[in-house]
Amino acid sequence: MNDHGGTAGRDGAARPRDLAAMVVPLGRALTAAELPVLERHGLTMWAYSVLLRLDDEPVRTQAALAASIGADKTRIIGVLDDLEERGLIRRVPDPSDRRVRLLSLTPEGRRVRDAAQTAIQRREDALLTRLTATERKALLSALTKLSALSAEEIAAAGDGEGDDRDDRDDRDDRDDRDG
Amino acid sequence: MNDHGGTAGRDGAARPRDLAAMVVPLGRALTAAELPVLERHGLTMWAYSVLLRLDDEPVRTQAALAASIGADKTRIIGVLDDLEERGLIRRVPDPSDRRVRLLSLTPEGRRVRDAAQTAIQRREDALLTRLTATERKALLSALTKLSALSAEEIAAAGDGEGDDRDDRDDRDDRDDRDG
DNA sequence: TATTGTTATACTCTATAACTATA
DNA sequence: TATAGTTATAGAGTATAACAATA
Repeated sequence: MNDHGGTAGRDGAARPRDLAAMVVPLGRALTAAELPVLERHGLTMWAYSVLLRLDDEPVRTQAALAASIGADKTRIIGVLDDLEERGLIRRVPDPSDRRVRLLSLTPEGRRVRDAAQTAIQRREDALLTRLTATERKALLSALTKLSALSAEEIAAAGDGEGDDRDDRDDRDDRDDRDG
Repeated sequence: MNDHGGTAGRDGAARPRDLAAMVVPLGRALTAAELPVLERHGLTMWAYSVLLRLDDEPVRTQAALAASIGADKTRIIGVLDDLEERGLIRRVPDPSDRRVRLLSLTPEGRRVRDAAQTAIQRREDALLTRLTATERKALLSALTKLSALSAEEIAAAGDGEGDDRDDRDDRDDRDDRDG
């Protein structure tokens, strides 16, 4: 497996490229390309993430929202302040536990999310034109599957599969196990 | 196109997820999972990027190397210092222009790169087990194609395709064009 | 005068710790 | 006393600007 074409090393046989070495730069390029689009809609990347997540379904606490979009809970407070001020989200204390803020999208928030996402996806669709229909379908289905996995599941992948550790440099590896 | 399964919004029809919204978190998860592996081999992510790039082929200037791995030229100086001290790369002044440093891998550098990459790819292959053989092949070929595009090509995608700008919020967009 | 590499500085982003209010 | 949210502070990472060597 992993028999895709790759660039040749000096050792004769061509080494396939790492998955991460393709995914990460692609993500960076997509982000850079889409940031100006979001800007036109008055959104930062974090704000857009919040709108996408809340449109999926309302969320009960800010910490849960933050975790689900890969942010720190303190990180998104300013974002939520701004989105609330602009009337794009609702942030109401839960009557049953007034420490908790119930988070949801307003109709205006859904409108903005929809407009931004339409523009984003139009760009992405244009990019996907570079692929064949088969590749496109398989790429999206594969990405859907992989991105459905939790970070923990990805971190654990291959942990049982033989030794991860042979061929390594000699150095103390007493505290090696992933947190 | 872009007709992959997605999570339903509140507007009835299911909205497919953005490409970037799947690629970026996947890249983050892969990075997090692979960092401890690299650490065992005494490499940071930047150091590993450098080794991968130099194994591909030697590079003539540090600025070119930095650009090609998506880093700032000042960013990688410390990385190169370290790799050179450890004998993993060569950094020799070009006799024909002594401002330039010719960068290449030492045999030991190739050994370390190879060991690290083997461990990384073993993990990635285990993860790809979650996909069918067809999905796997198509995913890798699609990623290979997309990651062969320059950031500029990705940024330009869809720029001619109708108006990117309809449905946008009203705000001044005089200086909108991408860098 | 322009360019490569380097160093020093400033800035952005993010996380940590301390605080308020609810429970 | 424990938890949700907030604020203030500190840290990591990165880029910008100034500098030295070479062309």
